Amino acid sequence: MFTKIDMTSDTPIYQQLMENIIRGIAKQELTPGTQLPSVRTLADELEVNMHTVAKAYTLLKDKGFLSVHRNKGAVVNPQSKFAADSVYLDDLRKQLLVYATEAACRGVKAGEWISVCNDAYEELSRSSDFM
Amino acid sequence: MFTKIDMTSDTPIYQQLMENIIRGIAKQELTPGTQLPSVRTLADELEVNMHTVAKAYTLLKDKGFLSVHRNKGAVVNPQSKFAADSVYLDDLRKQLLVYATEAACRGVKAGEWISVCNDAYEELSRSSDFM
Amino acid sequence: MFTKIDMTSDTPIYQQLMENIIRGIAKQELTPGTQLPSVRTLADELEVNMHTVAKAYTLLKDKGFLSVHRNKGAVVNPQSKFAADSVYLDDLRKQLLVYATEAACRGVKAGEWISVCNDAYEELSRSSDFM
Amino acid sequence: MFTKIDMTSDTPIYQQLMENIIRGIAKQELTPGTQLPSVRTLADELEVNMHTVAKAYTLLKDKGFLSVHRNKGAVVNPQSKFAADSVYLDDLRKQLLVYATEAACRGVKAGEWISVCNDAYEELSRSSDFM
DNA sequence: GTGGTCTAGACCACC
DNA sequence: GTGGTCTAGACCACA
Repeated sequence: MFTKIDMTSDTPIYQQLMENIIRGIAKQELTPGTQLPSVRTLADELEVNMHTVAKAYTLLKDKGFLSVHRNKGAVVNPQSKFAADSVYLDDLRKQLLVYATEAACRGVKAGEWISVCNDAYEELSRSSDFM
Repeated sequence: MFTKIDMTSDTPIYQQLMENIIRGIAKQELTPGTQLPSVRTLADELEVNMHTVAKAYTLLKDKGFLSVHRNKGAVVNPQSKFAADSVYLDDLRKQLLVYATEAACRGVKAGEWISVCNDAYEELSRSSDFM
Repeated sequence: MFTKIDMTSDTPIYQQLMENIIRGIAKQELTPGTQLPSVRTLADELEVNMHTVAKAYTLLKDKGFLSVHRNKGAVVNPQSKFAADSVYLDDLRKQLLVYATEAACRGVKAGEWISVCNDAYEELSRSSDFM
Repeated sequence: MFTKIDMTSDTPIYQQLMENIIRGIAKQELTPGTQLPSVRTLADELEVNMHTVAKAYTLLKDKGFLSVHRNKGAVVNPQSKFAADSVYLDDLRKQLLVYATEAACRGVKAGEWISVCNDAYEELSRSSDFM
């Protein structure tokens, strides 16, 4: 777990870490109530700096995915805390628009676009019992 | 045209510029053979640095969208030069996976996901005679 | 009573506990002479550390709300012991200034500000027979 | 300007700095469009660390008070960006409730409470032409 | 030159 | 032992 950090990538480490944790939640490997390793422990394990892990945790807390308990570290929130709302869906659509534009530009038709989107969503559920 | 640069955004200017040009091509406002303004001209118009425009042009050239002729500035390529290939589609799916993961995590079901993807694609064709 | 501790909040537990007890006094659920549970008992009930409860009690003693007798636990003081004096009112005004500043900055006019302050005070008396 | 950092205070430096800047906006010493010193410059001036200033700027950006331009540093937003909304007013009332409770508890009557709140708001406009 | 990211090591509040 | 804050110094992307 948590070992997929690519130090050569140009996406920041704290962001990769966020994506990893979100993936964990999506795949239900991290269920609500699950306690995450302390910033120091995880930092050691991943061989990155403490503050980098702390930043990821803090941002995930701000996004509603985690709660940071005083003395017990970070814990996964119940899904109600970060359920999709209209603001999120709007942002999402806006970001997808960028990709859709380039795709259309390259001659990808509506059907193919949907097909790729569908593939991406389904790839998620592979390699896990996530529904 | 070309005036939608948001200096306060945290997406780099050169990237916003790339997205703008790609949108122009997608909407067929920029057709193959169209000559783009010179680096200097566009930089003046947008009130950004010359190097920023140059960087956008170069990256678009690398992606196959433009040809940069030595003394004639940048010209939009025929679509065959940047038609979607399997490499591109793979990359696309990988990038969409990140968004799909967070969406699923937030309780967005497959149907809603497709719906949002579809909306994004259709938003494209609004406000223009594209497609 | 005493059960409103939010472990995920970023206000320290001992402070939440202090606020709870002060609220109890304000609502006259805790009247002068009332004996509070022992440190150990309350800590067990709230599932927090003994030292945390002790800290809250000590700070409330320093503020004049409680008397801590050696072997009899904590007892609520008569109001004369913690009646508002000019020092307290000065501190209060200074703290409110911070909130007033941000409010004014956000365009909240004097009337609205007073209205919110008034609401806060009145909210207090709801849900109890206080005042 | 910006020199009121109290290194002995137990409120974090970045927070004091935030309050200072908000006060500046409230007093209209910092008007929309005003450019703030760069993180390095301000850090030198205040004799604090660069990152501490950066944190204050980032949080103020998140709150809507500032925009951080790529190459020009932080700029004060137009008030529309951070005008009070119902969410803010709710939070405000909740925070004031804590103070109102202790005040009531100490025997401060509604009239005195409002009077103190009023004083705090008016103190703002003293020592400046802010209305 | 600007902010963003990362590292490293220290101290403190909280529990 | 936990996270939060601060310092210090480095590198990089962006402009």
